[in-house]
Amino acid sequence: MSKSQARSGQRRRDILQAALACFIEHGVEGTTIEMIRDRSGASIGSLYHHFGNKERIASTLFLQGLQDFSQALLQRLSEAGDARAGIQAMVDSYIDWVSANPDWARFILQTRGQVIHGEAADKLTAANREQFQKLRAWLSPHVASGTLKNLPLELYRPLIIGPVQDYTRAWLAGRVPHGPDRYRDVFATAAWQAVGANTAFKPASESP
Amino acid sequence: MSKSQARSGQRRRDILQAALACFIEHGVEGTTIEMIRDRSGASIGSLYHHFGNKERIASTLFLQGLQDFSQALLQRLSEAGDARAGIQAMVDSYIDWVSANPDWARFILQTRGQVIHGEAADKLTAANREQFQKLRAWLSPHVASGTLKNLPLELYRPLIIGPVQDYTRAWLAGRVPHGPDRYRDVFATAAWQAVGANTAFKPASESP
DNA sequence: ATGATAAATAGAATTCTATTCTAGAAAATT
DNA sequence: AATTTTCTAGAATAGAATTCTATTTATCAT
Repeated sequence: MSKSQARSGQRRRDILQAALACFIEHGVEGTTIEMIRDRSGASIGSLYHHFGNKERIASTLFLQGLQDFSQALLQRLSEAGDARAGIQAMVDSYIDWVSANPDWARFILQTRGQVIHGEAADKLTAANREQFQKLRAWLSPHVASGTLKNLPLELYRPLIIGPVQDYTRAWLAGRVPHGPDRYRDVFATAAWQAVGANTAFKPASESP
Repeated sequence: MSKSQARSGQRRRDILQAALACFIEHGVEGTTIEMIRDRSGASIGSLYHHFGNKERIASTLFLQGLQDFSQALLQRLSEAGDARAGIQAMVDSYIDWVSANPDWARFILQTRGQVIHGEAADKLTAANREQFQKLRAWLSPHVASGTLKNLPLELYRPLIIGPVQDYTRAWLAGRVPHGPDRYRDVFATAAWQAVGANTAFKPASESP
């Protein structure tokens, strides 16, 4: 189970890579098994041996992407010194990951709707839940210490990631020319304004 | 079957409604023409007479939804007095529309990825562009007058709608219990902080 | 090493769906 | 009323996903 895994693992990876390229180009519905077969060099039998059906190829790509990103995020988060750095780390992780894996990111952002209905829906739910727990674990102390606002937990993610995600979606769809990289600070600052307990009690410059 | 139905386009509407229900329940890929036929009471021939193929049923629902929302948004925006009210109107429009049409909203948020690859991609692009122009028209004077920050145009939408959209997605997917309605002010305030040319601090009540 | 067992590959055969086709009914138009 | 157009219908077809059976390749126990 050691050497064969490397071998079969290669075919598996070839299939996934070919499938991703097809999915990006034609969408999941628009790509046929035949296209994936052509591009990967695998046979029908091999395709079905490894994945069982087309949907499972897609959901594997999807979940692996989520996990890959999630790992990068949590890594950076754990290295962040204070709350402000943590917020910056979240925004940066997002930007760095999508910049490094634009196709994969495009696929994930475009395919969530299909995964939700498929067999892998439960796995997606589990992955979401896990990430939520870990995020919560990071947030809690900062909320307790008063460096982050005390908001309902489900609001942090939207407030922190919402803008950069929406922008990224537009970028990956070709609607805007510049990558999110260019606006790192705008997104991080907005996120911090939204969830940080801004002690910044600015003295009134123009007092009445 | 009744007779005056055809005249009124009732059959068409029945098909769309049945299709939406199926799409929500099983996803677009997961619903068969047969399911839509069953649920709508139309025949195969009738289905294809009205829409040509399954994808066009989906894209019709999608584009009509976008337009319906867009209209509501622009209406409210035109009624907004100042910049702050406009931002609030955008957030409120979003929240009100998805709250009033949760299934439709769910469908749109989940199906964008598929429409992008389909025949209606151009129409989607056109709709996006049109909405962008109108938004720009509203923003410009406020930017010029200094009540809104002067940011690259493509940033306003993500900063204003990003958080509420991400939250809404989570709500429609059943990941959070409360509708976005509950957090209107959080989202509107965050949006305003992000794009408004804020003065030093914000008092609890406004004074002229 | 060697036969036994499992994993992987292959492509033909089958099944399941979307779509097309032909025909007829209902409405609109003349 | 005749004719043209729109709509409805379901059988026939085409195309793609999936299953099946056979074969090859690797792993393991002896």
